[in-house]
Amino acid sequence: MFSEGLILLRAPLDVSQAEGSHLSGSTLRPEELPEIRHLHLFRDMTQASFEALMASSYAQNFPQGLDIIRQGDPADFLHIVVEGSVELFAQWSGRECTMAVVQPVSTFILAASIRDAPYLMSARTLERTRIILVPAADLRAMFRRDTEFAVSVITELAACYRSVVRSAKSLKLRNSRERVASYLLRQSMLAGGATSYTLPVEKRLIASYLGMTPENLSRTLRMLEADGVKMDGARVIITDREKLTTLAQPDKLIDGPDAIADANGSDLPGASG
Amino acid sequence: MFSEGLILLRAPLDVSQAEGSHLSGSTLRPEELPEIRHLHLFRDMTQASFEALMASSYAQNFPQGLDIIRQGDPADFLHIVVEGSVELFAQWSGRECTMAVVQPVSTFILAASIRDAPYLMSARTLERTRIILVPAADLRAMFRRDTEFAVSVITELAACYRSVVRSAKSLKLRNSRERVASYLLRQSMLAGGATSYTLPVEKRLIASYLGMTPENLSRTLRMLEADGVKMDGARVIITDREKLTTLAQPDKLIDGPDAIADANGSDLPGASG
DNA sequence: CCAGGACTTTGATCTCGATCAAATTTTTTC
DNA sequence: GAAAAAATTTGATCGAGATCAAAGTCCTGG
Repeated sequence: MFSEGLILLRAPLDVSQAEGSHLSGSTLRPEELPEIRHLHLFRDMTQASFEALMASSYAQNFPQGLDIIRQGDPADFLHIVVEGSVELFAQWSGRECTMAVVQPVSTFILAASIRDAPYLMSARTLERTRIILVPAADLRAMFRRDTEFAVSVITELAACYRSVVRSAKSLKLRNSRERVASYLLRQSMLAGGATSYTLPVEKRLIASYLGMTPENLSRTLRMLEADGVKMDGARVIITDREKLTTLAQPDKLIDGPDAIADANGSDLPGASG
Repeated sequence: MFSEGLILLRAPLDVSQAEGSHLSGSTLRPEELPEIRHLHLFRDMTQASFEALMASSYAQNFPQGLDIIRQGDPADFLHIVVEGSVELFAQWSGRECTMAVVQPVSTFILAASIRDAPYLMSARTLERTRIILVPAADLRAMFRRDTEFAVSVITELAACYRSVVRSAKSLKLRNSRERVASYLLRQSMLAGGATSYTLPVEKRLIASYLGMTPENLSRTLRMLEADGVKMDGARVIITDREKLTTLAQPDKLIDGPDAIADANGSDLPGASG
């Protein structure tokens, strides 16, 4: 269950770990600035503030399967995924579990970088991934100077907090069948209420995120064929939404719609750090 | 397991539910202002801001066992417990679980009141409890005017977020024996590293917080006698700290010291809302 | 296009923790 | 201070989900 052979990386600054022949701690591409600017976190700050923040930031490209953050390390940067995807996971006593998967364009480990505290979660790339690194010190200086940015940070952190609480509620109040069923419905909603869609990440990650083993997820998905879902590989086909809904009992206070709106770019929500 | 006969209370404003012959939506006592002022959240704001916020706030006294917040209701107030204690719990499909117990002096449901969103958790008094209600609208107006307060809110929310993440990590990575053992050690640290201390809340609440049944907690505590803890009612006696530590494998990134410093007044940490 | 590795599925078995039931202790109430 | 209610403990049993093992499938890199 635990991937071994971890390539250790003290801090993202350690450019030697990044890929490519060109030195990868590089400047941002002009086309990615607007995407970042559109994030809730950066949307309301002044243009000057935004530009200042971006000026002190830089991009890095990482190959697949690279550990980019090790839990316990000092949080020196806010991370923004602009390409690829990142798994946030927690480790303890030789065990590990997936806490979230972050997809473009969204930020992660905001909380740690704001508190100038050690990361609580580790992170690894799931594919070739490009990340913007915003120095935590600049971030902290900025929300003291730009009130609208401070408000955005407050709003974002509150949303992240609520997202983890939702996730904790689901873990504590639902059994695994119910968690799977409601996860499938939630993803359907994210896909615009689609009756058929493809799982956004590997099943092993979904299993770990939902607090179960891959074997158990596999069996549960099979069992759910009696309750209105059919799987075809990574494809989900909802054959009887009403039946599935009866089983999952989706709850606004656990499954959204807030949770969906909040989880901007995060498949397994709650990526504040 | 589920307390029935809930007295429903739409909002804390509904004074009719509060106790006492004197109308309980009353002004604050002078002696409680300094205690509130000392909270991290209010420590750094200007005196003027603090006074303005307190001027629009009011106190209410609740009897034991009263539901003061129902999850899903609009979050109109930040709550501050100044006397007694409050259980935060979550409900779904007829089940419920304890998310935190808040004790004086500390705030709860900060996140919900800031987002102007529905409460994700319910709250009930565990004893006779006095609560200060700070209107959420005033709160939101205030951090736009007082930068230091905004910074405090940011810092507080980040701490709350991290606190829930810690709790989620513990739930997902540890089995129940490990959760109990590390809980006991954490409480010992909160008691200044004491070898003997009294559990701060009832065992059924600890059980629910730790994601297990009271029966299982009882049995686990009994089993732990072989691992360096002895129980005498609600009294914990650590007979072999080393042995217990070996079992619990306490981790800075789950059990503190941050987690302890953060959980100011909250026995089962993570009381942002 | 083939080989190797990772992911997924299926089957068999086991175990941790839940559930049910009842006794006992503690706390509250009248 | 006795009766009642709540909390805790203990015992017996059950079952959801984990673990172990192996086969099958998908993906990837040479």
